[in-house]
Amino acid sequence: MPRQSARRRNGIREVAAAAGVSIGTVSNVLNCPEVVATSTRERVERAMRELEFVPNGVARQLRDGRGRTAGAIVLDLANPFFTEVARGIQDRLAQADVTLTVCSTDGAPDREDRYLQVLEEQGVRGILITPTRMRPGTLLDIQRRGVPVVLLDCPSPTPDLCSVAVDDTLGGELVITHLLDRGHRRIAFVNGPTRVPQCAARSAGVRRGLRAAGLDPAEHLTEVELPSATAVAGEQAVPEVLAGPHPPTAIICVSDWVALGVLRALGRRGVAVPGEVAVVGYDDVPYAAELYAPLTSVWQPKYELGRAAAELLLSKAEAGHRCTQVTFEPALIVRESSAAAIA
Amino acid sequence: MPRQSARRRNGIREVAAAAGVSIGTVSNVLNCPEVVATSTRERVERAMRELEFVPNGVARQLRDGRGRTAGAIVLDLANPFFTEVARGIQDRLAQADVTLTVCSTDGAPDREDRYLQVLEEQGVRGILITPTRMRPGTLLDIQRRGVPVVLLDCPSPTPDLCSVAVDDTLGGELVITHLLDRGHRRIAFVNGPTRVPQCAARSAGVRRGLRAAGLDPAEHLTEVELPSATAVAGEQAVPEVLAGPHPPTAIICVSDWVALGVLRALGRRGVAVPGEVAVVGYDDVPYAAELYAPLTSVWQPKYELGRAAAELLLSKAEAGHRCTQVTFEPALIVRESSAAAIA
DNA sequence: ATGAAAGCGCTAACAT
DNA sequence: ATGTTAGCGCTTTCAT
Repeated sequence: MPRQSARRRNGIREVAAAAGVSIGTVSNVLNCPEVVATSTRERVERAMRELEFVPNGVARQLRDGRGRTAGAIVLDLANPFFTEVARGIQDRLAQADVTLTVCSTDGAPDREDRYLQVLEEQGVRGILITPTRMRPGTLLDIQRRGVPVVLLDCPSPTPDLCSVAVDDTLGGELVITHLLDRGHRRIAFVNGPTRVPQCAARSAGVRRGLRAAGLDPAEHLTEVELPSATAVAGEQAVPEVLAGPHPPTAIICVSDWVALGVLRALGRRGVAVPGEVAVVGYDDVPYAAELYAPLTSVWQPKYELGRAAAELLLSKAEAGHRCTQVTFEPALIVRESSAAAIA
Repeated sequence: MPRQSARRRNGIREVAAAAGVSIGTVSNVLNCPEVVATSTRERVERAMRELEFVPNGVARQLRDGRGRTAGAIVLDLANPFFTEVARGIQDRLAQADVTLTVCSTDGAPDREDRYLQVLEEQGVRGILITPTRMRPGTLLDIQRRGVPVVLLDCPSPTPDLCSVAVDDTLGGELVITHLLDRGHRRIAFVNGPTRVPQCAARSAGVRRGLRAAGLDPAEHLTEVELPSATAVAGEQAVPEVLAGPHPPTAIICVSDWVALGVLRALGRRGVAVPGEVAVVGYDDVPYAAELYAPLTSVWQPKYELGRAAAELLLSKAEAGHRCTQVTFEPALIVRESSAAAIA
């Protein structure tokens, strides 16, 4: 057992020497074994085992350019929504033997920029991104330089970018229409940064639904903008939401993740849901139905969203320039947190 | 609109030519700008901008060996527990400008092996791993070849591996002791694969607690082993758990993630929690307190666990061989799902 | 079937 | 202060 802690890793060079062949032959054993004579091949393979040879993926990538890693830039990996999307991505990529580097921006544009830069430098196979703002310039630049970019959970504002999205405007409209149906007329919307495309689209959908019902958003809707769409932020927003002489009878949350925080704060203050206030979330995360107030929410095909995005990334890396925009449909799932009609 | 899709990326070579300097100078501008004359530097920087120069991280890594990516191999990224751990890791790594590649094994040893191989080939800066089984051999090999390995949420069975863990045996004991206190004597344990260290340790703790109370585990405990510790698996296990002439009065779940599935199935079958059966989880995930049956659970310092692991990884990569084993203490949080004593 | 040699883009030592 | 050059480990022609 050779004690060799700090020894440099063995490369094909050492393997070649040990097997008494040239490095070219070792390379062939690695990449096209069928072209090497059986006896030679076995000798080389034995040498590899003995020297604990581990191929250097970095050198390989430098040679032929193609990375074996893709990057995903999301808003918040701790949000159960993204977590499920990430599983969809991972599973599809794994089939192509590609691993996934995940980065959370928390909605901050400067962190987004830094991650984009790092990933491009790292030579990733492609980038999946839920952007923190609508500014495709940087993304188009990156793509022009040869790194496929796919917008994740966000419709592309240009035909030159692939995207996989769910119709958020429709989702917002489904929610508000449901609440209006149930008689609500003073409604709060706890939103994330409106700079973030999803947040903007859901807000737009809510307003569209209001106007479609002949109601003035300015009169019936109060929107609160969180610094980032997290449970903690949602929790902290509740006092503000409930303040004033005419508190809302319903609260729409931009995500179930935010809704969780809202429900927590509501519970702590002893505000009954849905008795005193109705609550609606968005995403239909796994625990939505098991909460003390089973949460009305907008379902989205999360896992499929991830798979589809990975699919596009992979096919784009292969085939070249085809740009596809995929859109899924959301669906409202009514549960007790908002089921009852009010006076 | 320059149509130049497939153009090769510009490297320091092109920049040098455009700025009329040598590639060495360009490299200096990149790595020690202060050594370059101001006017030259500005000329080079302008050329970089004009040519949209993006440094090639792969080439750089090949040169000096150090990767800018770390790998984390976890059981299931969709489990909210890991998700929070992952955020802790990411945040610490980001300070050192290192990104994180996340891999989910779903508890399958063969997937673990493949990911280990891929990460090592990729030249990662280090590997954080929640192993699917207790077999440190492979990990020690990898570490000997120069890649730091840190066990994540798992105590090291050898002094040669760094680890960050929470005392799972104690956690299991806290849970069972609490239930015995409340009068429970027929208890089910819905566990994950016992091959997985955490699952084994929690089970051991439960049994230890039973024996400490002078009770025979064989008589009072029924353990069900899930193929993997997920909500769906937990949901499917409920019929089996409830079968037989003497169903349990309490169900311990190996994680809140599993508990969620169990609660869902229980709710669907109309079994009241905690009325007919008490339920205890493990991890104290964010939604635990807001469930329809606020869930008794074992709290763990998830985010800190991740940070500490990343810290070790980073310091090991720098300093060399110091091996540290960090252990955190769990804490039982009693909520309604198991608060009441039974007849 | 196998070997020799030219880079991939960059850094760092050394030379000027 | 700037230029020159030798690799990092591998794949891939092109010879033999």
